[in-house]
Amino acid sequence: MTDPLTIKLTDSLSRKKQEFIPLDPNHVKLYACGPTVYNYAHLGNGRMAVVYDLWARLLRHAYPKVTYVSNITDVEDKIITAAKESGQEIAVITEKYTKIYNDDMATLGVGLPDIQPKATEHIQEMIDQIAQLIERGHAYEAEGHVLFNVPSDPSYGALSGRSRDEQVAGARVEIAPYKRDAADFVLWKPSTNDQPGWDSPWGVGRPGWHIECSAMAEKHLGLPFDLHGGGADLKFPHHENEIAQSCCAHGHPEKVNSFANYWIHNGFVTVDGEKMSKSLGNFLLVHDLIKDHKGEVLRLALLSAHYRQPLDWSAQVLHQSQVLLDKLYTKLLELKDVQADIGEIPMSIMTALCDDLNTPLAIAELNKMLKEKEGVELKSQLLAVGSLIGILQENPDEWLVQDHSNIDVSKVEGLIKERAEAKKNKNFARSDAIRDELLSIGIEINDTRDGTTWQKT
RNA sequence: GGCGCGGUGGCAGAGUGGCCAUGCAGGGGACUGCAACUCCCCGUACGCCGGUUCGAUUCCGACCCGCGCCUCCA
Repeated sequence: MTDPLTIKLTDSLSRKKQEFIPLDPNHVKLYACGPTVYNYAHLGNGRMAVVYDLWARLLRHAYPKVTYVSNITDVEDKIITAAKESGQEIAVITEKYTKIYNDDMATLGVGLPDIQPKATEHIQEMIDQIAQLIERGHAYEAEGHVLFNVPSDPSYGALSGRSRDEQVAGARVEIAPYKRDAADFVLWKPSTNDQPGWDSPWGVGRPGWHIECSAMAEKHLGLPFDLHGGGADLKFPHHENEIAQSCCAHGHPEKVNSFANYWIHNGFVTVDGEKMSKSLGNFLLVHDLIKDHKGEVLRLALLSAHYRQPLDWSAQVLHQSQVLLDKLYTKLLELKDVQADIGEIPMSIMTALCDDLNTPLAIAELNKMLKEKEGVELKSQLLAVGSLIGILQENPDEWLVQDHSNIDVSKVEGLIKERAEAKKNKNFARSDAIRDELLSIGIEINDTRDGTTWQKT
């Protein structure tokens, strides 16, 4: 890598696309908020995982060392609810869904982050940070709770563009009486006997949601670090609060990038134009989708829109990804005997990815490349692109092989043989009838110079 | 109400001050006994109204429409 790559990204903090300049070019640090493990991961979780996995891959391509941290939230009130409803221990639930999450993401070609910290293993770090906030006058104890005092942070709202007053005006929930300010949020809350709890200077309790990411990012990456990512919905309040906690804990409330230098946010997945929700019954789980679709098809589909844009999931999106991957694997199969190592990423594709991870453009360039190049050059570049973006990792033979388990192969081949006879005798009426018959049982035939092949439609 | 995002050809989806996105679907052609596969070709898209400009889908302003967040959420 002689020529240093210039990566541009849209920074949510400055609201501008700008050049990424690492704090330390020898060690780039990325943090992305991971899932709360109380259920199967949905497509939105999948998109988040794929997007930041690709950011990590791109950064690794450009810099010698990258540490990518993405957490598992394993203490949260939804988990408590899930435990009560299912009668299972909390740890059983969180371990189960953590494993399923990682397995499902692996199917999407998502590598494990370099570090995957769990909230429950960082309670002490959270307590320490809360204590620091109290010490510096940014947090206070009230009725067993510890709250972050929003008015004590002059920079609060820098990320979301929301002032404290606006937040209060928009509040749709009742304001707890122990809050000094309506905008204050919980750092620590008391636990009853049937809720998970840890000893703390403020009694037995559990952390609020936002503090875990502040504590874990700092522990594993140090402050400040380069990039912090997550879903667009986390911008407020979660990320806003993370900034407040981390900057204030270290006495830099006015320096909003003293926590993370750049912020990146991915857009939502909608399904046929509607937001996924349980009530609409369009809540797509990765765990279900991988039963019917190959992981790479789902991954490519998730990358078919720019990561910051909303992505509308539909049969069409899947179809396009499937068709393209089939084409690519067919090409690789054709080039099976061509000796080629992983080559260079074509400039056009690299440029697209370096421009704020423009995957739709990169895919378009991939299509062009498929047309314009051939032989060793094509194969080596396909392998290079595939290994960077996380596709084409399967054996082409296996990818293209069909599942014939519920087909009467001998019958199909018998008919094809009969058709060949009919064709030889110029009995085209009979041969066409056979073709129609095969089609009616879902078999499509394909005459080639070397005979007739068939496949499921 | 506040904050933010977006409206591109049948669909998906980039991008740009003047020239090609790309893919899927569709149409035409080559090939084929006829098909399929493959290959080639094709469609004058940029929400609406003003403004700046020699020229705007692209810049500026107003308007209309859609979406997200403000409550747990990727």
